[in-house]
Amino acid sequence: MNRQAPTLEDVAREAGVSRATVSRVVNGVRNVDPSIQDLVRSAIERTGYTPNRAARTLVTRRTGTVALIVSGAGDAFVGRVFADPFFGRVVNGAMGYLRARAMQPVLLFAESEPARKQVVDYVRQGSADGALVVSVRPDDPLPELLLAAHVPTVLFARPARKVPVSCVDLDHAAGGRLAGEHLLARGCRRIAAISAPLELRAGRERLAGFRDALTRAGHDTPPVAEGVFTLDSGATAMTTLLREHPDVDGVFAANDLMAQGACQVLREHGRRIPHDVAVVGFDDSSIAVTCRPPLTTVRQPVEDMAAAMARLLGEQVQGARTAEPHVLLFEPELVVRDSA
Amino acid sequence: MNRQAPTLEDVAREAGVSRATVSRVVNGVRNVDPSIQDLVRSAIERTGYTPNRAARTLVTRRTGTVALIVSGAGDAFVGRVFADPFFGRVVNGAMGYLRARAMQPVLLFAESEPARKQVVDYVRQGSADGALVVSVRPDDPLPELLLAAHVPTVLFARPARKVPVSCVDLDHAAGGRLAGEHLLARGCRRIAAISAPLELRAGRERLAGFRDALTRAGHDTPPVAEGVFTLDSGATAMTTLLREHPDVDGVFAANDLMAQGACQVLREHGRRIPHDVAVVGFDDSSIAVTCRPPLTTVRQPVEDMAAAMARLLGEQVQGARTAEPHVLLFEPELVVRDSA
DNA sequence: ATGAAAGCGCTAACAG
DNA sequence: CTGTTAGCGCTTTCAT
Repeated sequence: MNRQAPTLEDVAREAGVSRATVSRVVNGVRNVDPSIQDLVRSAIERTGYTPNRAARTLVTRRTGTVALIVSGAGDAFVGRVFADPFFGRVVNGAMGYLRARAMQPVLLFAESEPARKQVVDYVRQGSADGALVVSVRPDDPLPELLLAAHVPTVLFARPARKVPVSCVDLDHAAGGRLAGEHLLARGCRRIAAISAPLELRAGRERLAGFRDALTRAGHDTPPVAEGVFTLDSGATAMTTLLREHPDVDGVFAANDLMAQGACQVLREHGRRIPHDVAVVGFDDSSIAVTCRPPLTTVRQPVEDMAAAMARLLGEQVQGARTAEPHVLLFEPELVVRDSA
Repeated sequence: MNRQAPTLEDVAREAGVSRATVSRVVNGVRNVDPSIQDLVRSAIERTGYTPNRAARTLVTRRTGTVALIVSGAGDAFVGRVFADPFFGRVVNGAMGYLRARAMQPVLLFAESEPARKQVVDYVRQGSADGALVVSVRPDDPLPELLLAAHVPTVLFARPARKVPVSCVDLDHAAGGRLAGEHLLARGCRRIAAISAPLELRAGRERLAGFRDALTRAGHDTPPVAEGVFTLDSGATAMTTLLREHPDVDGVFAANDLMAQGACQVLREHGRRIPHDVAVVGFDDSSIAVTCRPPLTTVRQPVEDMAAAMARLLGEQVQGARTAEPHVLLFEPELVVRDSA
């Protein structure tokens, strides 16, 4: 900020009232004479007054902003985030809820050790009232750091270690089962999987559910190649799978981006989708629609989940300190398009 | 923030010194006896002290955070941002510079009218020291709002209206020329373009440069279909082009995402790339690499440009109020891969 | 219904 | 080199 901005004091002088009265008008407190309200309002207009956030925060201990932290690591982590529509849905879902309540969502990236430190400092020094975190690492220390700093926090997905913190999550096993059952119902018999990282609970559970569907139907455990949620890793996994099982006729990929990578490789190897090989993705992100062919996929209601996160956080910020952590579990749903 | 956090006062008492001394140690000011420094540091350790941002900001008039605002509008704007790696590069480039200087970058979205209002309030009330804005609308009112509020601001791309503000930009015409010349050199003779929105200066200039290359070589003005930077719009534009000019043998798309959409449509129409139709994209984002085939494209040094933005902003925040606006122009570069 | 006054936690002169 | 003292701009009792 720049040139000496007008303060409450200036407005008060201009309107011929006290600071307290101006403050009441600004904050919409009742018990102010309507005529004086007008007086003050026009004085605010004339002076171009804007409340100073720091001053207000200092006394109210509220900032009105919520940090939305995307946490992970590795090369080009930020690049990966901006290549997977999944994160856009999280941001959108959370923003919708927060905006309606006049809370400002700010997006932060904890993509490296120093970055994480800066981010933790940011919220811990009171620049945000709380944190919504979506982490793509199994061993992410961020939630515990936040908790230790007494920052109200809600997670997307249950953490690997048991931590007393609220979170929203999906019934991943049910999702994997949906995918497996659909491929079987289509008549696929030589089915493989491109899994998410198995150190991730979501990765393990999606795969477990998928396997469960197959074995329950009397099939062997399927071959699995592990990916890391990126298009590239999906392509690589599919290449491996194809080499070792050229006769594969059905593939379940643990997210849409990897499914797209798989589709690219399959086509390059002359396989028609879904005729020769059926492909099922996971997420139902915008990629599922733009992929060629459009993906049959397991829908994860990400926007709803993110909005729920924001709601949980709001309650935690306002409510009693002793609020029990909540875990909200959402149900996946199969969306059938062309790929399977 | 939560339970009564320890203050400077607490630390001072614990260490048996004055508040001022503790403040000096915390802020790394010299002129403090080493033994006392240790005393203070261990007191900080013991109490778990963290400086209160609001209090500090109130007196220093600095927040140590910079807003990175992505501005635009329309359905699913946030979704679009998270589907085009371009934005990830901007974020990455800016973050690199800021992090190294202990400034916290926070990402904000101005995706609707109310959102823009909230975002402007946020910076204007002093929650950030300045704003870096990347806008995808020709008529975006954000820059002017920010300027009117005396918020130090730097833009990605020159604004449509003439506004006295610093910005970084690309020589788009040179980029278009590069694309045109490459297609010609490959031997393409029936060349078309998928342009960016022509209300955007970047859209007009890329196209103008491209046309220039063709006409200079004695070719007619090429057919053009306009897109809006999305994969879908690229696919639609290609469909139109193919219908009206089935014999097209070269295509220039004004960004990689639209080039990818074009490739999908071309393949579905049985065209081999680059054999039947050569395709040149723009940006050199990660999509250029993951696209099938990998895209020949005009590289825009986005990370460097974003870092330069951050630098310009830094200078503006620190330096004299009267600093002249700077315009930094970057040069594009052709990157040849498989698509052309 | 309005005003006076006391801080919120911190930095920055200014003394010593 | 260290301590004292003013505020930064705002909200919020507490009187009136």
